[in-house]
Amino acid sequence: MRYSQDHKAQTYQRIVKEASARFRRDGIGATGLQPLMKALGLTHGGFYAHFKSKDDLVETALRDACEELNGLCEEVFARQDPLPAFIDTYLSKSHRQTPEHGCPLPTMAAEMGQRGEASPIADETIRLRLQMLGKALGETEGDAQSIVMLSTLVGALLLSRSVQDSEFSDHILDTVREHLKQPLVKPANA
Amino acid sequence: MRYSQDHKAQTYQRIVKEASARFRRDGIGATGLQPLMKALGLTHGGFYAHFKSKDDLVETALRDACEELNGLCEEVFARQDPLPAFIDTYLSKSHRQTPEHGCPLPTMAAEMGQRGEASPIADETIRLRLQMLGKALGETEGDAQSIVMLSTLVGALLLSRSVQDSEFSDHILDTVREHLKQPLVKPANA
DNA sequence: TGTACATCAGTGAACGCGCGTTCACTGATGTAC
DNA sequence: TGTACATCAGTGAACGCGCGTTCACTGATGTAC
Repeated sequence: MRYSQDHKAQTYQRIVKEASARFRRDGIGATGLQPLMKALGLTHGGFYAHFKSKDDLVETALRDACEELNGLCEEVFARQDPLPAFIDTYLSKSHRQTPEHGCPLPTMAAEMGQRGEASPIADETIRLRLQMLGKALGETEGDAQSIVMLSTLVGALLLSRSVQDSEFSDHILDTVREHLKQPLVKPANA
Repeated sequence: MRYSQDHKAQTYQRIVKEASARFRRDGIGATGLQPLMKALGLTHGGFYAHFKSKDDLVETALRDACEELNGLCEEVFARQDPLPAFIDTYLSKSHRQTPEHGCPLPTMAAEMGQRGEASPIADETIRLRLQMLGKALGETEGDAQSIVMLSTLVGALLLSRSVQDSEFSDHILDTVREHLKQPLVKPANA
């Protein structure tokens, strides 16, 4: 059946959005194309009218997730003092509980590293994040502070998600959040 | 064929060791029992003479990986000033390149979080790590410093492994390593 | 404006494959006599 | 010590299942006349 002019583009976007959410929630390997299409009320065969392969979708969905997040972040980074707000958002219980609408790095970084050589998608995602953080931190020389902060944010969210004990999970988030919101001043020496 | 008395125990250990390596390198979902057994010169059917299920093996292998690492760490933590040595080891290129002999958290934490409720294996792994770090940091009150440090270590290793550009990957490791080795003194205020 | 035709997004059965798991079987060993 | 038997770690075919992918087909729509 042929549909109205932009129907294909709409379906394409629906697939990308659903995939982007599922990849971030369940990971790439654990996300099947059949269930994904079914969730959209479509059959799996139609997938290949839109994408060359699952890998093609992964690439597209990750890029889309990145852009979506940049959109959300711009709002935060437009404020007077963006850093505490960003940290609060990143290490919030809401971000922990809804990975499908959050940063792809905690769930997907491990799988991204094991993908084929030709895909610098992790590099792009990380570099973009560092740029944003660098600006928020007022970093003029190098990117040391933003690299350390991104590592800490990603690690803390990952750990808090992996833990079963919800009090322990909260404790991890709370502790790291409070630590990162302290002013970043380097001591001369101990 | 029936083998010598401790033959079964030896095979059991061989399976655990191989699984512990593969889970840490490839993740749980991407590790098949058939290839695993084949790599040990065994057929896959024999697996169920040793384990109730794949989940059973996962539990056992993770616990084994933890103990193995604690053994390695004890050596490091017996030194005079253990913390810099631990940081150097954790954020070394060797640790980045050989996940199969390293910390399970960067590769497996995401998958551990998605496993059934009854498995507090991630909690145990993390608590144990924090205890060790707490001692090395000379932490007397609370565990804030060790939680932040563990988050940063895990995040940095994860990011450095996910990245394709090897210079960028080195840069992440080097930056975080140098940052963490600075004396941990909290500034009064900015 | 009305009709015939071409398009192609989506359908759904089928492909080979590897997964975790089961199971009847084998045969070298330890044990009992 | 020698023989008959029980054990059970390991074998390998088979189970149903879901995966990514292919493909002949459908039929509502846009287009051409």
